[in-house]
Amino acid sequence: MSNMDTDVRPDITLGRRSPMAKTRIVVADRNVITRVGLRSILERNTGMAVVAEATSYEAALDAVDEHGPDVLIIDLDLGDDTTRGLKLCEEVTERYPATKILVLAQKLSEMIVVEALRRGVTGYLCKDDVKADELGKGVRSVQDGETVLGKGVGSMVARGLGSTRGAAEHLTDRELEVIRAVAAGLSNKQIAHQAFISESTVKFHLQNASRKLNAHRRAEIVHRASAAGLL
Amino acid sequence: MSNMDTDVRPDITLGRRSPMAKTRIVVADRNVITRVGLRSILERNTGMAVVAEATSYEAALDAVDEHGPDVLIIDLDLGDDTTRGLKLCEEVTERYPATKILVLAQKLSEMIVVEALRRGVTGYLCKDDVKADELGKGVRSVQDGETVLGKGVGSMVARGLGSTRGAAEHLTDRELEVIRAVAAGLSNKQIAHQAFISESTVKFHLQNASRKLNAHRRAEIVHRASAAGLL
DNA sequence: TGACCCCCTAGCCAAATGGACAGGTGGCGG
DNA sequence: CCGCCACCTGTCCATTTGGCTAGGGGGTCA
Repeated sequence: MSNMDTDVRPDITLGRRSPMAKTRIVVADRNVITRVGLRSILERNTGMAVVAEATSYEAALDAVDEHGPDVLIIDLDLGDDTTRGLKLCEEVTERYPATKILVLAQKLSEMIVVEALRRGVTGYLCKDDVKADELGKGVRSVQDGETVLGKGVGSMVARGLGSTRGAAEHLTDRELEVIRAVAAGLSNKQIAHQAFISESTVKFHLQNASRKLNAHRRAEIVHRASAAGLL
Repeated sequence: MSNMDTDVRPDITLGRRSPMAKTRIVVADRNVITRVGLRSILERNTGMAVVAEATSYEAALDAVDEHGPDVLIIDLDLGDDTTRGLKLCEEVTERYPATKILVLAQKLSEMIVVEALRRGVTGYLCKDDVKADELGKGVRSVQDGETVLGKGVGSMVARGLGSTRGAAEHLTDRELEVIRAVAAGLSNKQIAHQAFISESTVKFHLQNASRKLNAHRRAEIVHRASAAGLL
């Protein structure tokens, strides 16, 4: 069934790139359709081979461990917490600097983009915007060490790195819990009761979350958290 | 005239298809990767053929017009307004009752699910949950007139049809405009100024939107609208 | 041990919001 | 023509919020 995982090619030597060497790619995406589509599109380029697929953060790291690919194509949203995707990028960048990371996001989130680039990601494309031929070109570019930013990503980076300087801190568990309650339409009093804390504390967490997300109203907090895939 | 397209098929009798007849499929999705992946997966089944792909509401309707497929596989979110996807379903159901619709959604939204089923959609799967072999089976099932609901969709329908009885009215342009402004963190005063209306009117629109979305706080409105893909 | 971070709490005040009333206008289709 | 609907406006009041200052307790790590 997963004949894809058995597609290891011992005839390909990695390490140095000769014109003959195939670009070895690992694809990490929870979505089967996307994985199959990516493999199909990428392997139209004769110089590329998808050597493994992963559907979870653990599996992705294992695959990189085992195959030491040239490029890791990943949708950061592999579970319920996008933050783990960012951690994964950090880890891969650190442990396997030769493996370039190309993020393939479902939707654009300024926070995620900026955070990903901070963690050594060298490419960021948006699934809905990317064209078939851009994928192959993108992979080649990141492999060559270039930074590839999809439509609309570039401007985000400019704004993100400029304004939110050094910020983009990530939310704590408690903050996220409160935000989720806010999204459900609860008042501070109700949240306080639900979480067994005082109303003051709820306000405190929301104030901190506001700062971190650069929002000023709870509706905006919910929007940003939602856009970042945190809900 | 259009029923000729279906009645003229002598190889289909009494719901039992001849082994010779291919299931003709139109795929509508803005995402290339998904389209390629779908085609690849579906055509592993020898009895299926993707006869056309579409990336917009207009193109999808045109494709159904031209090919009169057995099944239309569609991601309702083909543009900036999911509502148009619902309209499309309504239109296809009405004009081509022989063409079954299988929705392939990015994320689950109770509102969208319920609305889609009301409009004659016979299948609803979630991209991230569906397995490769379920796709073929799903297509076959909807073609046979069965209703196919993916993981978690069923319970939604039960709740949705039970509670929000007859409701789930759709938001007006103005309401959506106001909601988007709310999501951006603007106050009623700011929104009023931006939209050239009075603060009272902003509150009025929000009250109506609250009722329609079954929310009571602006943060909840934003959350639901966001979950429904309206932002 | 001290620095740092997360978590918790308090009070104050201006502003914003939610919810309810009670209307007026214009377009479109039966 | 009338009804329906989207759209617009107003007032009133209780409640919630945003934003601020000013703390304490407990954990981890250098």
